[in-house]
Amino acid sequence: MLDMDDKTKIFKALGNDTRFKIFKNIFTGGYACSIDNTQPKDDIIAQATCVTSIAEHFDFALPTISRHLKELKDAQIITMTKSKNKIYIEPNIDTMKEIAECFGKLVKEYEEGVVYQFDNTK
Amino acid sequence: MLDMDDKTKIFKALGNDTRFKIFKNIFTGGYACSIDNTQPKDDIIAQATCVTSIAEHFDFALPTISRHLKELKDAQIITMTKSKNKIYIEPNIDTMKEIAECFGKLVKEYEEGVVYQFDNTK
DNA sequence: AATCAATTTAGCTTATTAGCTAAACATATT
DNA sequence: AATATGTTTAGCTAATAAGCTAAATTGATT
Repeated sequence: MLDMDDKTKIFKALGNDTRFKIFKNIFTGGYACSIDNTQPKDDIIAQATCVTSIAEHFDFALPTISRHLKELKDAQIITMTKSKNKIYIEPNIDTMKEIAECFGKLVKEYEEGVVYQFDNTK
Repeated sequence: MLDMDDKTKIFKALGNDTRFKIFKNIFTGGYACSIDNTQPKDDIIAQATCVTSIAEHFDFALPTISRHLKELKDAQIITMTKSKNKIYIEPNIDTMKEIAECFGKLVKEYEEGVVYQFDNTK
């Protein structure tokens, strides 16, 4: 269950050009991982990719992309799973589900004229 | 139709503690406007409120809240309508609808294994 | 054990953001 | 016309964020 701070962190993470692009492409499978074909894919979905292969798509230095990915991970937007010396990056669909629900409920209850609690933990 | 820049701006606006609280309360009707009872309510929905009455709920100076509200307005999250010398602030439900759809689609198409275009204008 | 590949950490600079106070502006009321 | 109310603008400071390079770390390969 995401509380208000979690949500703020998620929006902050998505509120940056570079991170939003990374996010978008991870979720849409826009990246290929150069190692996908040579590694067993058990437990790793098709979109799984690694830091270097994402960084290749940007004009920023690798450490910069690494820090952006950390922020997306800390916001629970993606997961990063170490396997050997590479890190598999995957969308965290549970978080997206919860955010989708929040906005969906917000709209629905607004239209019904119900007072909506966007965050009912506070 | 919100493009990628619009979306980034929306997330950036919501990715700040103070603004997220303002947003939440505007959408949930958490503020009362001190002038609601003395002004005709034509064309103004129940949640409509004004800058001063929002600022009263925060420990920040009025100009600070004013600037946050401007940012929410610029991100199309709220509308600000001047009527006499007061400004009526209302949720922009169309924007929320579109964001809700984005996340809803993201989740749905992800689960169906379809490659999802979060932003198909780029 | 030396090297290579993938990633993070440290330390720095520059740009942006969030807060403030004081002053200005706009409209209403007396 | 003077005052009061609601809001924004200007100009400042301090904190945060985004980028960089260089170095460190981890694990795989030779």
